[in-house]
Amino acid sequence: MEFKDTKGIFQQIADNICDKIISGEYPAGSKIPSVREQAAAVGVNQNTIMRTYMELQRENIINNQRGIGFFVSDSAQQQIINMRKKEFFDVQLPEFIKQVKLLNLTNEELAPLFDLLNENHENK
Amino acid sequence: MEFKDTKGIFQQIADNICDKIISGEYPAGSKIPSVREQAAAVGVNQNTIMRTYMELQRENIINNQRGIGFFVSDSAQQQIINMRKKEFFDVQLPEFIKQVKLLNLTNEELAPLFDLLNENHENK
DNA sequence: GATAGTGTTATAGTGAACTAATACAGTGCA
DNA sequence: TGCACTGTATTAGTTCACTATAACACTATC
Repeated sequence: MEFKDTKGIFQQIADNICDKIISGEYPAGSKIPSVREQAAAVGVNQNTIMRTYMELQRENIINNQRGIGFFVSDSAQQQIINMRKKEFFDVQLPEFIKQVKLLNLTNEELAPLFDLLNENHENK
Repeated sequence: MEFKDTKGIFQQIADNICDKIISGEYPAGSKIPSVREQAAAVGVNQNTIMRTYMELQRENIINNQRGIGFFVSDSAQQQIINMRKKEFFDVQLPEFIKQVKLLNLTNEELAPLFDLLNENHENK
């Protein structure tokens, strides 16, 4: 797995796992890879995975049983979507709007955005 | 000056200086604060400021004269705007679109965005 | 009970970013 | 020339994220 240097590695791994939970690759109640397995898979240290899992556990996205493994919580999907929505409205959207204003972008330049929104409109 | 931990300190200081250049606080040709002055002002080490200034120099935003100081380049404003536009279209816009799709947001939730775009439309 | 999987914890080490302190060198001006 | 301001460079130290390695404890299965 490749990492950006804008975020901690453990955080990027957490995001990656959350993606898989949302997509259905890791359904609610299923067991996720063990600490050792995951560490080998993404090529980092066990302690780093442990930190990732601890964090996800703190957020009620996974839960664990000592000696058995970590499991996806029932509320995981909803939990992740809520967190990401909060992040989106608190941070990303304001930041995005600020940038559009600051850069004084034309509607022509923002065409991809219009396309997205129109598409959105048609489907709802 | 307060720093987030999502970016290097030197980078955040550079962004801050760029903001001042864009806003006109530091006009083209003017002298920006000396390394020592700036270090004291934002409360970091001289070496960190030096790194910031070196980076800005590499990007042709400022230029220096040994023993005299660092000065804002003639092309600085345009340079900064170009860099930020590139960043916006290469990273921020795609990321934003991805998030809107992923979170399956309704048009109601995206109201602030519509407002912005309509406003944009009226003025151009 | 033995074994092989799991989580859990601890210690030491590395690398990078930033700090602290200091010294050296160029420029301008009295 | 001397002084006060600049940039420039060096060395040592701190902190933090991550690594390397190892040991210990729990659970399931045979």
